[in-house]
Amino acid sequence: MLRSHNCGELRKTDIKKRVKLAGWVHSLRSFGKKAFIDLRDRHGITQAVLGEEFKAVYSELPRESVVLVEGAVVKRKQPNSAINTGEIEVIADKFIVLSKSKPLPLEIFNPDIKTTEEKRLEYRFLDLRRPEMQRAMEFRFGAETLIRQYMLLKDFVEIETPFMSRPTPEGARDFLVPSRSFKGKFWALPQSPQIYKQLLMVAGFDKYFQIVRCFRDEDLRADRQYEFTQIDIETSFSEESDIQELSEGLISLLYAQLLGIKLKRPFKQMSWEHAIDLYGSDKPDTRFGIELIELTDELRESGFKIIEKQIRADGIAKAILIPEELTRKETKAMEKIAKDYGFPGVAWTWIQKELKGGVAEQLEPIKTKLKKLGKGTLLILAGDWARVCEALGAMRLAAAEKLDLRKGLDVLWVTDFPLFKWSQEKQRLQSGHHPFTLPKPEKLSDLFENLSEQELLDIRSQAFDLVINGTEVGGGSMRITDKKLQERIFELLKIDRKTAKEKFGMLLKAFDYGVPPHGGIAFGFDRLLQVMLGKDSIRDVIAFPKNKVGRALMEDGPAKADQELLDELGIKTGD
RNA sequence: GCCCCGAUGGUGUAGUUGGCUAUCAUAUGGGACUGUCAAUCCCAUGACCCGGGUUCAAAUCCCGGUCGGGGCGCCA
Repeated sequence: MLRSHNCGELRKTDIKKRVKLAGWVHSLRSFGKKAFIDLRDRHGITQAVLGEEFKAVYSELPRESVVLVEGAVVKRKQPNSAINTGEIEVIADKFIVLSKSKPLPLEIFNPDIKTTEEKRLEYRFLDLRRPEMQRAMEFRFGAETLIRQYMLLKDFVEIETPFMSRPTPEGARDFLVPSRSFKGKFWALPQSPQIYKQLLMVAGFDKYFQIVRCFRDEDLRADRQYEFTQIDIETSFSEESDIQELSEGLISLLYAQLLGIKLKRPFKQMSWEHAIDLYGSDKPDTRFGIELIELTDELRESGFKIIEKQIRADGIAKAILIPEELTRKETKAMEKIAKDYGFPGVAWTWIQKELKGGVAEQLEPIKTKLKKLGKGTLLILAGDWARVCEALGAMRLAAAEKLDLRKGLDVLWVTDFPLFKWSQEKQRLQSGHHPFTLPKPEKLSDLFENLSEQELLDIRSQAFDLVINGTEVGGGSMRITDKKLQERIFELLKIDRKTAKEKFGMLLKAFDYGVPPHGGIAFGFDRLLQVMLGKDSIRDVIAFPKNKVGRALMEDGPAKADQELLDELGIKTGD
């Protein structure tokens, strides 16, 4: 080895030892006849002292150069309590520069200068030198290790599934890989190993898991990347509660071991309907109140014409009470949210000793009731239940952000998701979770009846999400194993027999040969880490992420391919 | 596809009721210094995203574009 120790491990007990250290020049303080170097690696910083004999070398040594130091460990005259190795230093008798650094294109260690993410991603290999990023990567590896240990203990098998598979009709847009051998045909990178893991259940691997990369060609967000890592789990002969219990054990272990936080078990549970009704979101941030207030009955005949009209049209009226008097500007921001959700505006008033401002006059008939709610700014919307809830939910989050209420830790299950949702774009039903999700047992037989669209939308499924601090970190469900039911679901989703057979044929075929009842869950690993570490962006827990628009700034991807390869693949690019 | 915000030396910023010869920190180059530790001190180099418009005058106002960030749609 070129080094005998790393830069974070020498202590008082090592004094008088002869050591070899290697690392980056973190900082160099030169005094004409002597110089101090903070030698850095992933493990820490050790001070090396260079005498005048090295002046020619250190006087033109750029920071972040890689050097080798050999010498004796001595006690420091003045210890530095800020670093672990602060009681000792190494007096160099050998000093070799292995690689000189150019001036850095960005500041990576100056705490006063917060470089833009654009620059950080462009020079990610330098950004990753920052202790914060190194800790994040170590944290990630620690989590992976714990997951594997836990799953081993629970008698699971990790099995790798293909990255090259068939394009899928439902769900996210696939990343396609053209096939050279079979021109005109394509592989797709998996959006998730869903089908494979169900096939593994048929194969008898009753407890499967995988820490696996998934790919979805959809627009990116602060918490979404093209490729992301999933903790994928599937179990046979299990029920919803079994999967939840297993998951709670796993998540609790991660919090305990990595953060020293003991989570209260069992986790809270809340039905989807309740979550929407009370928080206006299927991933409610329950760390603070500002719950949605039902006002339909109060406003039905209150004389508030616009709202009455909405209620008569089968709508509802709800409100949130923000415990502060919003300024004109802040109210405008709330109105903007309402408008984004298709409302003409938002009815607001201040509740003080009396109602004041905004629509105070129209609310006069129910002011006694309103005053019982407390003080603050009341924002009312009326219309379609889901839309009202969602818009108020968005305002609730905006208000909480402003009032700095989004802190702390809260974990909960959101259960009983709808089996279907309506796709405005496709003008047909879509799966709430995915097409293999088992409906609640009490509604099973109804599915074969001639149900109205609304009745279908009211059917609930055995699907559930894990939500931490208002972020969806995982989703699971029990799966359909009955061929007739599965075919009926395809029918309702307007996936015709031929397509179903083509795309999911292997799954349906497999179900003919003895399929155990099964279900599973998948956690968004990156997102879980993001939440655990309190990062603003998923990119901060991924070594080499794409940026917001899906570009790789460091290697300048995506890029054009060689014409020769394109020709071989039979692809015309049109430019 | 849509909405919002932003772009000033290598990096991060100040400057937007138009008057700049553009602020500060840090980095970089040169110099001083044998106990510093985000070393200090002195000197120097270095910038208004691109195109068009308004104006006596544009970093500042207007229009278009590029790039970046946040969100909606999308993400079974």
